[in-house]
Amino acid sequence: MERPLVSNEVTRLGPDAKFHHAGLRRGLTPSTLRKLDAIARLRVFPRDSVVVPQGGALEYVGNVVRGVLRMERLLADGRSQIVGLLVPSDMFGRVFSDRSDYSIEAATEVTLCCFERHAFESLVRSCPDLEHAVLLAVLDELDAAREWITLRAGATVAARLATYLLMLCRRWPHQTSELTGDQQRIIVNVPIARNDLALYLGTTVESISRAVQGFSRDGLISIRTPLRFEITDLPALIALSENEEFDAAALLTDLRAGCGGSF
Amino acid sequence: MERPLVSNEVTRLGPDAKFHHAGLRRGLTPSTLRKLDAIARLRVFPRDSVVVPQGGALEYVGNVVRGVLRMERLLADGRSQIVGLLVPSDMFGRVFSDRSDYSIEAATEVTLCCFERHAFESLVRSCPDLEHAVLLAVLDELDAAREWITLRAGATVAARLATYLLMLCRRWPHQTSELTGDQQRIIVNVPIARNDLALYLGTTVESISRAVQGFSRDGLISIRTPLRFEITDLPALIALSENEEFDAAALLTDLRAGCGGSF
DNA sequence: CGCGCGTTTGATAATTATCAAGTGCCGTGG
DNA sequence: CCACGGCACTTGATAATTATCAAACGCGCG
Repeated sequence: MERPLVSNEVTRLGPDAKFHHAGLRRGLTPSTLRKLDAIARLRVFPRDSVVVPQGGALEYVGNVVRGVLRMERLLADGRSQIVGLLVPSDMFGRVFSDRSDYSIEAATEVTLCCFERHAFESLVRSCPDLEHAVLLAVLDELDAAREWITLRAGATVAARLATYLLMLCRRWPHQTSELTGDQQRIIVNVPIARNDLALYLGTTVESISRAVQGFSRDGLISIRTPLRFEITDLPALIALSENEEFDAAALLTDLRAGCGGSF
Repeated sequence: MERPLVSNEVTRLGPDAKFHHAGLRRGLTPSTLRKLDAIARLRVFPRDSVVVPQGGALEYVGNVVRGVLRMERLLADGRSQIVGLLVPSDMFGRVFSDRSDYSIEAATEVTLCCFERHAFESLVRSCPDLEHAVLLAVLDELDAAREWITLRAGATVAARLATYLLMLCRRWPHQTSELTGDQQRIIVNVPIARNDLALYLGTTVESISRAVQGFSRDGLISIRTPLRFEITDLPALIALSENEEFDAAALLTDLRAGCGGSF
């Protein structure tokens, strides 16, 4: 499904204004910022292109400016699995390591802010404020990994899908979610297609489809387009996710509050 | 199963000599080391005690000296899930965050080297070399999380169990593994009981048991004790794990090579 | 000896993967 | 303008895997 992905909310961000390595820039001194900008290069990758090959040399690190990256691991039997998604402001690649044991690919068309790894690393070593920023970024990544783990905790496909939708709303409210006109309901824009969703949730395309249609039948969601759902019964969705950490009121107020997201 | 856990290889380490915050100490200046030691306190926790409660205040960070910690998340329906295990030299807790969304509990009796979080954080802020060490530690944690993800990639319980056993051998060769007298086969000491193993591999005690017994029937392993297996067909175990990244020869040579582990 | 705990084993039901076919949509090209 | 092919998604039937419930086993310990 090409079109909805390109025009998806997640990718419909302003021209780099806010998310241009926002995750890193925060808290840096002007001097460090200047040095950082000096080695930064914006690059655009088409959908499904490989940014970093699995097991390959890791030449670049950087952060996502626009679009979605998937970290994908290929298994011996040909199956593959998505071990994480990266959205704008997330860092990709790994500092202080020269190999990646998973490949990084473009789940949509992406714009990346790239730094040549060695140049970036020496900058990190010479600028303690940048090192601190990197530490925070890596801690975020760690949280994301733990969140992924939560995702897989769900026993059934339905539970995992519910958790995923709720995670989208909470972690990236203004990139993936909107409110209906009356501000009563949330509309979620799933940033990836069924195929990737299946790999991400550890199941198959068919099971994902059945779960989505099941939600629709049960009145939990209303399918606007295959990647755009209106959540019509938020409490039920939360109950289904088997996760106590979601709060309907908090999700809604977070969205109503202009731009109080996590960035 | 109390006894085997206490006398398990993983917990049978020398008195703090090597693993006393080894992960952090590496590369630190004597000055920083002195400051670090000044705020360090060794504490012992009995099995199943809660070191950090889920959702609770995060007062301490530190690293494991002896024993195994489990990071456990409780779900709304009462089930729980292990999101990671921490073995000697691993850091626990999270710097620069005051809540933990999972609890940290002792999977065996553990000895921890604790730092009061705020004191540790200010030390981190004032010592760039310590910050660098923390960054490396967090990167290791991130790798561990990704490895966990690999663990769950296996479609069947058998595949996940095989992957887990191989991961033990590769990541902590000298804490969990030994060689048979003729140096031909590996003996793995599983650091946790069936119950935790089930939570870790995302299945039930019964399925774990069936998988273990199945391995034994098929000649892949020989069960010495419930937590101590001799791997009798390493290549088959690797094939079963559906993971291309394990290498029988490498695992064996790694173990034969005195102490060339990852520490 | 009996109790508790961890493990094992068995039977059944629920969940999901797999295989197979069908639908709707869009862009291409006659 | 419409037929065609490709792609993403949906739907259906069947088989494999696993969770669940239930009970038994082995073993250390009081």
